[in-house]
Amino acid sequence: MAHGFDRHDHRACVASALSAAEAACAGRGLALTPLRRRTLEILLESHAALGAYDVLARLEAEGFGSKPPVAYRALGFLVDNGFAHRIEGLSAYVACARPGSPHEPSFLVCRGCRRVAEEAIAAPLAPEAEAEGFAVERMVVEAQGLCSACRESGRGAAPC
Amino acid sequence: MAHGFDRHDHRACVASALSAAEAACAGRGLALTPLRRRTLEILLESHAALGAYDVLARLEAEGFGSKPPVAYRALGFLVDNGFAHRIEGLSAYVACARPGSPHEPSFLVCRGCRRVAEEAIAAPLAPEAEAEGFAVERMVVEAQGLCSACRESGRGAAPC
DNA sequence: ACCCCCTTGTTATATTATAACGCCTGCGCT
DNA sequence: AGCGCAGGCGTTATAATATAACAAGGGGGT
Repeated sequence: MAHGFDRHDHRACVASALSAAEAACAGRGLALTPLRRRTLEILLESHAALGAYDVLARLEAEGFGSKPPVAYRALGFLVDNGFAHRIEGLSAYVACARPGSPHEPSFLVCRGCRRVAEEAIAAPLAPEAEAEGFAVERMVVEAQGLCSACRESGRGAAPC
Repeated sequence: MAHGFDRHDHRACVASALSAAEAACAGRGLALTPLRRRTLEILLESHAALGAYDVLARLEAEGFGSKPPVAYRALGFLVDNGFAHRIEGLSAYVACARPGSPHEPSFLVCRGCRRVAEEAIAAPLAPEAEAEGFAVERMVVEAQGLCSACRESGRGAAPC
């Protein structure tokens, strides 16, 4: 099980993600530029999903460009290369919790705090896809709900 | 297996979805107003996902209001009550293929023609969620790819 | 008659995302 | 050195998706 909602050594988390990204870029001839690296660091600060415009605001405050394409391109690079993932249910982005190892990610997504736990599960739907002659290119698996911290703190107002 | 990409009697498809919606509304005290009913009919015309603004354009052409909330509210009603589903990966909406029976839907979503096949699979992630104390409220399971018709017709340009 | 809830409509604005172009740099080539 | 090219970053402008907030009307209950 990947962490996300549990307490853990987050510094190690950040360090290993960054060094995995560096290694992957070096190995594949990709440029981990200051902008891209900083974007990844921003995502890595927490396990919460950030909107592209949240990331953009951070980048702008640090002297990078201020227009949407700056953030979208950096995020696109990270997502395309597996260093980050897009959470469709939130239209937001989160750092990859398993950098380096190729994987079909799936997520527990808290609607209270937007934190995300990344899990590795066997791909569902494969037999159905095959029966239909459908070529799967990407799986989106997101469980939306409330993490235990949010339920306890009343964030997201439990259903009556 | 639900249809979606295969040939089938679509007229029966539409009729059964509409009568299931009528029955569910009658049973639950919901109002299937002309706007809501027409919105469902528009979604039912094909198994392709439609954007809210596509639906809005159709509604407006038929004399309904022309502003986004008109479409978003009708779609919200249909989605809330299980008569339609939102496809997160497309930011679009599709009629439910299994109206009446409660289900956690999952989808094969073609990026060539936007058609959607709705499948019923066992919820993944349940054990992981439990281990984290995470309360799942909704599962999003979408396999994105190309249907056989699109692959054969070259739509979506096969990977080189 | 009156009230209340629900539905539909509006105006206005927020949020998310991409197209298209220019500049600069680093790199390979001659 | 000089040239050309590709990639990255920045811009302007606009597209696409979504919601907040308020007004008007209808229909049922008392």
